[in-house]
Amino acid sequence: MNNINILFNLNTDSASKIYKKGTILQRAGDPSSHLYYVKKGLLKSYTIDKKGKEHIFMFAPEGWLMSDIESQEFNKEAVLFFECLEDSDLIKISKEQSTRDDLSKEQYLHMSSLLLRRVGVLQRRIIMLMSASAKERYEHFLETYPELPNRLPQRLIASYLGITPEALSKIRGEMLREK
Amino acid sequence: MNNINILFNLNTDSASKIYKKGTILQRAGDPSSHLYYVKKGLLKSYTIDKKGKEHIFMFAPEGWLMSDIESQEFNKEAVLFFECLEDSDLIKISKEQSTRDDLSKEQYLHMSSLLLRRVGVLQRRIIMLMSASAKERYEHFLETYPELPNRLPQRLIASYLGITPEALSKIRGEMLREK
DNA sequence: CGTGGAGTTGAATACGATCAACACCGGTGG
DNA sequence: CCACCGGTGTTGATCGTATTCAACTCCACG
Repeated sequence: MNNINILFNLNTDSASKIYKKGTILQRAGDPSSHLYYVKKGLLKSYTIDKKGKEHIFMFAPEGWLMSDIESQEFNKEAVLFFECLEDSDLIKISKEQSTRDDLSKEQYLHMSSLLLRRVGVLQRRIIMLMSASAKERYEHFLETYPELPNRLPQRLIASYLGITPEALSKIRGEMLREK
Repeated sequence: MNNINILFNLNTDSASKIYKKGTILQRAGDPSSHLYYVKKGLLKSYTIDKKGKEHIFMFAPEGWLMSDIESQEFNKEAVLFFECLEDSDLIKISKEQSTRDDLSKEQYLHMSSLLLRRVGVLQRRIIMLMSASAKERYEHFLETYPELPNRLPQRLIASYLGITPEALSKIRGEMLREK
């Protein structure tokens, strides 16, 4: 969080604003995208495939940065939707703030470490998707984000795991019967 | 490539070396890991799951940087294997070179842009794995890496796509019959 | 009360995995 | 030169896991 302030020249309570649960901050296809730093609350980012099905890309609870790197990078339209899952206190960071090249060395250092962490998370996610069964992915999710299941409806967890809500329900039933 | 030289203080023909096809540059479990910049040739990185099955994480042809960010970041053991798929001319970059924090502003700029591109690639990969069928993923692979299929045996492409070689063979058969 | 969204459960289905047999090379060595 | 071999890819039969579709329960909320 301190990193974020340094990175984007924010003072501690600059520019933060409350967004209501259900607010859609960004839609796929929007020309430009912003970054959102989550001071409080919970966001999801997701895509919608050609069959109209939603696939959750990531969750962003307190202290996380929500971004759509692909569109940022190539200066293209957004590919992800952002939506508030709870009333959320967010700092909205403009594209100009995040992509200008006159940052200080310190700011770049923070930027790099932030990106490194993001790459690590994504790498782990890909390995999971390729090598683990739905049940294993769910167990891994519980270990990694122990606080999130209480705050999320199951169908969103299923979407994050890449399975249907029914499949997750059956996995949970099976896990209960096992112990 | 120029970026790489600036980033790691390399002069144009520093430290490059030929590694034979089949050489394993890094094993999962190794304590420390290096980065490899591919001047010529082709590398794969992969994990091996508990059933002994190999899953290809990414390919690195000419101009790409092969890295195991997760282990670099947390200073942990490597989770990925690196292997040469062709005789390859590589620049080996030590962990010290890549993680020290006394880089110049210009170097951080390059580091950030390199990481941004990587995040974009991984983001696309995850969306693919979650929302597309095996056939769609294969078609997307052909579009994205048109030159790689000629240089790779099918079983490695299948592994990258997250399916078995038999499944890929059937998809190809089906696509031939369709046109 | 009703109504609609969330979760559960079951039956039928589909997609890809697994297993096995076989064809097709490209060496290697007799 | 041929016989043999291992690695690669194809094809078919069967199996398993997750999807799809449908019916039902359970609440939270009007």
